[in-house]
Amino acid sequence: MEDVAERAKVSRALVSLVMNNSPQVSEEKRESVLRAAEELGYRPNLAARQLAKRRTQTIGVLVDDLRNPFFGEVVDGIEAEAANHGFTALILNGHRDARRELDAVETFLQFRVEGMALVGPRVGDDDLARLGGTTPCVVVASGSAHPGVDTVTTDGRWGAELAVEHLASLGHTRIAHMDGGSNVSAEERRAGYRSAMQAAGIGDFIDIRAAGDDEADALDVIDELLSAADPPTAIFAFNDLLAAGALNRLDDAGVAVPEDVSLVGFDNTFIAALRHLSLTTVNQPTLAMGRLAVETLLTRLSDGTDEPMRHTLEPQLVVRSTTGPPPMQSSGTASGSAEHI
Amino acid sequence: MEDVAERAKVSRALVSLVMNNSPQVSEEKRESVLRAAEELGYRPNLAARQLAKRRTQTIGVLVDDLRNPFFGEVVDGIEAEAANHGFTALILNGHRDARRELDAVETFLQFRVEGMALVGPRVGDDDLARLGGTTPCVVVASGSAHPGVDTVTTDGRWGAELAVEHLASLGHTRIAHMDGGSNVSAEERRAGYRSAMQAAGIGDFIDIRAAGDDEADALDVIDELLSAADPPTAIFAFNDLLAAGALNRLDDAGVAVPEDVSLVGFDNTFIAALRHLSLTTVNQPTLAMGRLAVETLLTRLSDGTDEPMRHTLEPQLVVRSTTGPPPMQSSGTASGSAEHI
DNA sequence: ATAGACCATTAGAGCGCTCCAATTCAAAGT
DNA sequence: ACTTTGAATTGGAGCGCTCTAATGGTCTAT
Repeated sequence: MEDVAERAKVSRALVSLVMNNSPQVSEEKRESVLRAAEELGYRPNLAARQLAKRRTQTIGVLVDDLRNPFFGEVVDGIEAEAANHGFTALILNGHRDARRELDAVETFLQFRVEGMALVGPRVGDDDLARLGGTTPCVVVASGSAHPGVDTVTTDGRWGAELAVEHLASLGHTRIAHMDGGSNVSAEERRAGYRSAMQAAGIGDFIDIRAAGDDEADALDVIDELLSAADPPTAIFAFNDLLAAGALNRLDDAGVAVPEDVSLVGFDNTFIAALRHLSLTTVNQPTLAMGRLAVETLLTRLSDGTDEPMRHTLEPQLVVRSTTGPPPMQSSGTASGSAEHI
Repeated sequence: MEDVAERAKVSRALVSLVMNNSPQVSEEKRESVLRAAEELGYRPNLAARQLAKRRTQTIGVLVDDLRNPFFGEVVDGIEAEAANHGFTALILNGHRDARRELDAVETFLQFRVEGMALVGPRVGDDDLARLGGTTPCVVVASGSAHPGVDTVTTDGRWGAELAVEHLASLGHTRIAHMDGGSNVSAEERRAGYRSAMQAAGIGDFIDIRAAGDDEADALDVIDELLSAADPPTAIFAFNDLLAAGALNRLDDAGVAVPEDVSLVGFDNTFIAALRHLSLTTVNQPTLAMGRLAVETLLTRLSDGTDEPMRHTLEPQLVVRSTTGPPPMQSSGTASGSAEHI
């Protein structure tokens, strides 16, 4: 910067003004500075700028799992909105592990990010509240109900209800739920499943199995479910990945979907839309969630409210081909008719 | 930091030493500093540290597309290895667009990252070389042959050859290639396709269609292919996503895979492994690529070679159920027999 | 007893920038 | 001619840390 100033025959301060394109610089000087910078390949040092400005214009984005396309979509939304406001999004990966998430948050804090978006975090509510005290922090995930933290969520309870209602209306009674394990969103979806089962008058059949959020997590659970005394005719899975894993295993076992068993996922990732899976699922408006997360953060930054802000978006059932009426009562297992929607 | 020093009754310098856990601090003082820091909730300011240290211990990771699970896997590898060496990985998203990639690189440079890993970049070779001059830079992608830049790649040419040889050995002659468009890896795969076609003595049938690297990019191309005078009996797609899109469209058109048309993808993402797609594809060792990328960067940092380093990994054909022998010569279109592997 | 060696500790300069207050200069007002 | 105004420019302090060289202290060798 020193050099640029010298070369352009101006003071360092003026260079700074040009670099921040302040309006009160004469066209003449501006150009000469820009030229000098160009010639010397000068690039402002972000660390120094941040230090001097006492601002970083950066938000931290903690992603649970980069392999799940759902998160990729949310992050896309966050990045787009952040860029709109001149913010840079710093992406860190939680690797589906609470301890590593905490490390990542620690890194964010050292970076002095102005806000953090935790996308599908696994850290406990207590840690969350503690963090939120220091730096604005928004939890993005369906069905998080964290006290004292801002949240952007798709109504997971409602989403689960949509799924169960759909299955119930097709005539299913034995509907099982493969739940999300330690995933934050798991609880709300579980609750939705429960309430919808009750509402449909089939509360007696409530069957919740601890699974997870990855295809591999589905395998054992499907085996359990199939070998149960009274196997379900429909399964509501925590997310699309889990549902995909279920589909794999059901196929292995020679169980036809949806003829023998109906299956519903969650997230409406592009995987669900693949024709060969054609998974009935519950849509989350990922892009909107991302954008809203950033907006929330910015509001929090300027605003001084204590009230936690909660944005809840509407889920939407997307019916595809993995759901249909249950097999005839008589025929206990495979073979079922093909008359689905 | 001032406050911590005061509280622990030591100098600022000592606090700094403790924070960098220097060995030459007495146990007594170390503890008292740590305690003071804890009590005050002190957290070192990374920007200040970087500025003073003249090092950032950070590498930039530019990802082409966060929705494609392939990239997620590579990034996982990068992050793991970076962490091993005390580096933080800064992830930025290129959004499949060369201009935005350049912006991201600019950001990296301002951050003073010590190295950059460009995962599946789209920027031109000239820009690449220019960047590489400033900051160590490794291109991670299958089949990149960028002059003057370090690369970690899976041999895309070979991978393509494996795919074509497999199809040819099944008896296919009319094998088309849906290529990767502006994706860096496209050219090598194209070349591999060409050479394998020649080698198999079916060079006359070479048919390359510009497609892309996203499911949506497949649609039009499939339509074209199907309505051609002499439609192919096999298609080698640039990547799994494209293949998945192709699968969708073929299904729409009532074309059976692999009975009527065989299909091969690339990347071996988890999508390909889904039982309902069960896509024959070419594996890339993603994790190893990520790790190797970081190693390359670190070598470049310590070493002073001018020679560009090129790591080329072996692709591997993964045969699943989307490939089989071509339909009987006689039956021109749909219906084909079911005798596949 | 004195010099030398060695350890833990500290003062203080400096990293590359921004920003405030101060300065310069030209044009306008009286 | 003089002050007033305002825009363009600059000097310099300071952001929070690290690092070098210097300081004080303790211990061993002579």
